[in-house]
Amino acid sequence: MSALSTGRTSCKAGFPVARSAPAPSRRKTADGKSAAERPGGRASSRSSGSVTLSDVAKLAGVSPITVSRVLNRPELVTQNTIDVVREAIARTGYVPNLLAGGLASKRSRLVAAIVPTIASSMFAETVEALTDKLGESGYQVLLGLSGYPAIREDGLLDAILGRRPDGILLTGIMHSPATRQRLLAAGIPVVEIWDYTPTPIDTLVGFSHEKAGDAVARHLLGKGRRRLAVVGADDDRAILRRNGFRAALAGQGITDVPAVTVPAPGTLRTGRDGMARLLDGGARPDAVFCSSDIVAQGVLAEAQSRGISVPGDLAVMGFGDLDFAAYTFPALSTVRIDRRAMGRIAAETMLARMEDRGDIERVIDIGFEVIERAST
Amino acid sequence: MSALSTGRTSCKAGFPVARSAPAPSRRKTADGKSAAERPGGRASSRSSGSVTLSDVAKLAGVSPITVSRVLNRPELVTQNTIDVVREAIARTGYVPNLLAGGLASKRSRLVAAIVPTIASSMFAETVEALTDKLGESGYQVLLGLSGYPAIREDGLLDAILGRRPDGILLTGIMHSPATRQRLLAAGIPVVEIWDYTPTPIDTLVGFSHEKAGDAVARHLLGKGRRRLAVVGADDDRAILRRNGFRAALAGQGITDVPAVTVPAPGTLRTGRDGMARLLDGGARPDAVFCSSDIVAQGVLAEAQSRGISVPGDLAVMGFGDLDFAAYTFPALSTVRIDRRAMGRIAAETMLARMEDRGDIERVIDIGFEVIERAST
DNA sequence: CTGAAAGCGCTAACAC
DNA sequence: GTGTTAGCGCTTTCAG
Repeated sequence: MSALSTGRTSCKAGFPVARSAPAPSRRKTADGKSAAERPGGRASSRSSGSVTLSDVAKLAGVSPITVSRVLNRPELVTQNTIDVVREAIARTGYVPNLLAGGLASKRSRLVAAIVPTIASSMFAETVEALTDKLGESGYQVLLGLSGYPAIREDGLLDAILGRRPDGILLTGIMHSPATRQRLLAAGIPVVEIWDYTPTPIDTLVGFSHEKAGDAVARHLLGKGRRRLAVVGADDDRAILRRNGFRAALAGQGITDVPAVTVPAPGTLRTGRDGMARLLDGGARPDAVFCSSDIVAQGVLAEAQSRGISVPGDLAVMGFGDLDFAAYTFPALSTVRIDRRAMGRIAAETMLARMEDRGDIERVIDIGFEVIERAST
Repeated sequence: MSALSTGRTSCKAGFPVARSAPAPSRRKTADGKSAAERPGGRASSRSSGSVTLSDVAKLAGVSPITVSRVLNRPELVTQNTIDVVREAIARTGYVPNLLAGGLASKRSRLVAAIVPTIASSMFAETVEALTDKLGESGYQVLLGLSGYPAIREDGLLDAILGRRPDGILLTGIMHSPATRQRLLAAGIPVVEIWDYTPTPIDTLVGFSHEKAGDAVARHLLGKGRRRLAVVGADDDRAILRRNGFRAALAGQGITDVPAVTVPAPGTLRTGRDGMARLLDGGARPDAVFCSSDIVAQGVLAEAQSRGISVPGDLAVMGFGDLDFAAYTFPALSTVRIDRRAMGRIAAETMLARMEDRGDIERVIDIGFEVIERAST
């Protein structure tokens, strides 16, 4: 049913590893120890767990609060005290308990990020940029995967809110009333990304999908294309793009825009199948707007298998400008989004809100670019 | 300098949005409210934050511990009490504070996952599967990105250990002595993934990269290839694969195996450049083993641009079996890893360890498959 | 610049 | 079945 298959060298096994004659390794963690000695082992809770602030304080001959200050506000402490305490920290291998710290200070230094998926680099790069940027300021990211559609969002949100994050990042602007309500009640900064509205819950870093659809329509019209069609996933933002696309075409008197919808997230296969359905339905487009580069590749594959010349007979427009697509498909035009910038700016916005700075742009449109590759 | 560029419709702007004449929307969150009313606003700390267990208890007319039991061990409570308490929870919109809970119970219900990156779907899918699976049992994932090379691992680890995760997942088996030490000291389950050793720190779910390299070598030899070469990234696991590859060839008397190394993570561009370097260096391989599908595509591109027929004159072997590659490059063979299974099994292993079950396989080899597509 | 006391919100252990 | 008493490990506030 496809171009794959054939020779495969399989190699599966569960290694019981009840080995008792260890390799001549000098590794301390090599065998020969009982389960109780391993991490997490039942009997491993000797000394009732980890070193505390008081332990360090005792060793350093100061009070616990001084140790706390050395860690969090060293400018309030003498250099000498700092040295002594640092020494004690190093000796004991003390790792501050952020749960306790967060509870006492009401600042968890945790930021939650809810995205549909990280399996495609679409959102993953944004999350990665966010994580990097927030990490520089001592924040960590709690990952929430809402799926397509964001059916799990409400449940996820409760689980996440329970950690008392200092901020929360959401993908998109469509949230259930319950979600909005809880978010408002939580009283923490909210950054919505990957979408646009002048009235976000709190702040927004994204771009308009309608505008993107509109821009693509104009672009294709400008290239002389007139028989436009759509192969798109049924996710909220893809639908917005399609709407913008259609609206722009309608403005030019083009109202017959065949469209097929595939389940989100779109894949090569569904893209290809979608194109097949489009063509089998009698459509003879000279341009197809796809909801992602991946879907576009499927469309491309189907077109090629039917002997349709791309971009000669057919322009294919993707979305996302995924890395691999750029090199590999000179025939594929696309819409470029600076996904890392979105994450970075979202982080900056979140930091500004968390530190309660005043100079905050509540809505930042990072824009997009329509990239034409068909002509090269 | 490539096949990209040309026509771009840019659309960038920062929308200041100091708008005061809101659209005729009925959204409660629309404009017209002061900063203090927004989430996270300075003056927003009315009622000193969120509802607590005691608030709920008061409303329900029971003691705090009873509310706690309803939430965590309902089997110890009368159905009637449960109903009353649930009602009070719903009325108040209570969200349990997991920081406090974690501190008191010494169970954070947090699992940390440290991977080099999630920008490629390589690790992202594993993390996603892990997140899904752990989520079913009420655990959340704290994401740590260690980068290439894992230079940030030690610092990251401290930040992460401070959250007192109930378990930790690490990519690879090569860790600094400090890392190993801290991990052992933490006394929590550790699952190492994406690699293989019979003596993991605690448990392991992965596969042998040497074996993979070995299998690829045998596969290519079996196809009649004799002039083998490598284009690989300088990451630990790619190097292991290369070593396994070379060792297998050496066993067959093939010792001249030209190899070029590119920085990790490999990209299309570096792959292509690497292939160029390989060829410019005088190598005339009839098969190239690449460290990833992405790199392999770059190699493919360079080969094609030089008029080398693939797979006729040259076999190209990737690694990872990324989705898009399967459809798009019938000439590209690869090594398939079930990344989601790895994440799922890692989650199961971790859960088993956290719940201290006895029947645990400490080392699970999930294997791989060499996929031949060149002949189709 | 340093410390003592109190308490963040929850759960473990033991009573009743 | 339910409540009481402590205390998790830290930071806040106020003294000195």
